[in-house]
Amino acid sequence: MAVRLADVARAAGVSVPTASQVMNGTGRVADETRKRVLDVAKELDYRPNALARSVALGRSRTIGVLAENAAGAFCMPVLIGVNRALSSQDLASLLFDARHDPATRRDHIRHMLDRQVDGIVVIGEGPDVAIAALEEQFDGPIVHAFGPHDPPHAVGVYPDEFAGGALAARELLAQGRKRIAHVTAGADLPSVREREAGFRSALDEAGISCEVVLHGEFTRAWGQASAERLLAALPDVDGVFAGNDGIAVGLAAALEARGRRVPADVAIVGYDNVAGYGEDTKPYLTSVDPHLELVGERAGAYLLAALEGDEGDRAPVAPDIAPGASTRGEGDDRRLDLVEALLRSATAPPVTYLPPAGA
Amino acid sequence: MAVRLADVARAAGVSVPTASQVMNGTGRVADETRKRVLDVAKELDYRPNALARSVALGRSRTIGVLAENAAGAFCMPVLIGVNRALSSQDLASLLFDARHDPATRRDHIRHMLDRQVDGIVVIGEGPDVAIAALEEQFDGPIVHAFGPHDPPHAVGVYPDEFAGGALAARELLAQGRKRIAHVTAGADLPSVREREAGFRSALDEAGISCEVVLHGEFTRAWGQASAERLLAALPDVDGVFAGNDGIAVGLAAALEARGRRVPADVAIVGYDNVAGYGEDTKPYLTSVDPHLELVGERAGAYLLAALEGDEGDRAPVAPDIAPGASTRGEGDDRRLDLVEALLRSATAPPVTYLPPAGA
DNA sequence: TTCGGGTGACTAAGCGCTTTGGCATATACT
DNA sequence: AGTATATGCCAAAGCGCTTAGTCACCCGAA
Repeated sequence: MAVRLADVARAAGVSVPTASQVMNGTGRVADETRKRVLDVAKELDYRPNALARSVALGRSRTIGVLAENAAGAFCMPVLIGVNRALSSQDLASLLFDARHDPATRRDHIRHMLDRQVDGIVVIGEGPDVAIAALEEQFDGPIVHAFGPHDPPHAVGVYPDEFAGGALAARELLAQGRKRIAHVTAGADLPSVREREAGFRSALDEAGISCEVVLHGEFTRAWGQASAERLLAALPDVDGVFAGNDGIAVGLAAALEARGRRVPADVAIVGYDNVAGYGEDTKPYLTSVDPHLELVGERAGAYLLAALEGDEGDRAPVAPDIAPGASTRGEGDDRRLDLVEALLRSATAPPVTYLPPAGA
Repeated sequence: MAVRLADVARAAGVSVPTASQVMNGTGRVADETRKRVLDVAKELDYRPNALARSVALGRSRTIGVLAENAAGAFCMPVLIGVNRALSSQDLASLLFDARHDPATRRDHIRHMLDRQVDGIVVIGEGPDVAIAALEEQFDGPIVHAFGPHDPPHAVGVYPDEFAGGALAARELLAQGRKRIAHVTAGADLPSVREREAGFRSALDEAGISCEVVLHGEFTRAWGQASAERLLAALPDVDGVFAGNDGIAVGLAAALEARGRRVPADVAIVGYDNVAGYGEDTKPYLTSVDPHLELVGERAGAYLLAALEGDEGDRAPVAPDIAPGASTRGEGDDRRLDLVEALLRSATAPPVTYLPPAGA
């Protein structure tokens, strides 16, 4: 039913190996013959059998994507980026979702290896032991997208958290804020430490210090709860860098509830820009956008390079600031406007990621 | 390096075909021999070469997933469901993102076919012509998840929009609402018509009619804009079924801005339950949850059945109601509480989908 | 004792492609 | 004319697995 290479060869009056060499551009083939074979191939709409090719070559032209938790907000953009990079080279990706479950993860890793993937992208902060185990079994390239900054074995591709923290600082400084705090998650997380370091560094350059840092977790609940402590520690706070958007929103609500206006009294910068994508032309929250699609694309590109034996680009991905009303609002005190703005960013199509500029 | 079937056969003192038959449970093999081969296989940790197997069998044990727009909020849950169904049978999926672009879609379809996928899942409301074209080139099973209700060729698996509309109606009725309206997108969309039909049908049963229906688009902007018209047409409206969560939130904000309290004065039900997942224990918006992961799982299961030659389950996926404050709130008028509640559901980790009950 | 039937394994062939090595023919040179 | 060198193509072998067909053997029945 499907057209085989043998069909092309026969129709072109050559042997199968010759046709194969033409298709791959290898071997010595007369120009005239080459052209004839190519013409016939096009004529018959020959499509090589990728599976058989893989077996002969020992390469499947497939890479495995192991997501620690595909349902998380950070997986899809990375995945899209990876796929974009791969599709340029006719590679494809198999997605496996570990769902934070060690047994599932183990099964999926086995499955990936059975399918002879040429490379692996790990998305998410899976336990390092899992990666180490993977590395032992798999001898192809492994890229840990978005994972620990210094993976024990695999190569990491991740957003530049330090630069992101610095961006947040500069945003607050640009609005003239001087009494500055940072509300974030636990300092055991590398990303938390990096963001804080970048934040402090940029503030230092301006001769301003971060007076209060509160560590909790990446939830709205913690953002809300932190307000009380924040105001106790720094009553005249006028700028806050929140460790992620959830904290930012929880904090904004709690501050509003306590009579502080955002941004008039307190400017707030979030992180991840998770709600700001898509159709929204007037987002509430100013947020650092880590460009996760780019992280994915870079991870894919790195893998492609590694498969060619080259050394890929390992530079962290530079973030951007996504401006919103929480730092650049008009500062009027009409609460209803705030409610509207908040509502407007409330149920953004959650993962409608913008294509990268120029796409 | 890797263990081949030949290695197992040699170690077990049998020929390769015999070992193959043991592995597949086919042919006639003495129990004693069978056990010996299996023992050796386990001993050597034999992993069959899936690629070679695929070539010999003519089946790749891979299915292609063609997403019309992977970045959309509806893709990931479906994808996760599909993968869950597939992984139970050691199938895997290749993801391709058409990004609404016909050329990209065409390339991806070619690529999928070249890779000999055994079946295809289409996610999203891609143009029917594309599906028709696909069907012409591909003779395996095709499931159109979440697409048109009556695909021209492929089999459709989709959420039960009619039932969803009915659920919304019953939620409003249960709260004693009587002056009821529906704000939704354009009636050219099948899902819009279905939801409306289900909504009206359930209202009719209770002897109540839907007095106003406003058609626009699935955006917060339309939700906001619709408030004016809604109040003009039905000043004493006390219950609204919004076509999706975006409309619901925009409408809620606009109503609040005009002095109507939600839910005290007007109860609002959304659709998609896009923000209600995850950690939030006290969501703002009551919303119909279409259970998209289940749609995906059903699509995957249907494909599995089709590959076995069976007829799969084609019943639409039943939705649920996800209760929130917008219909069941305490109804006090402390605006700050509302702000907090809204904020709390404002930037939920956008696509943290709950695993289905029992998982 | 011989023949039929069942059992358990094997040999051979095939899937569609790639790579290696060798053999003609054509060209260049002494 | 005779040898070296290039050139273009193909036959053979291999990838790892599966399926079809074959054959030797042992049993019980005649």
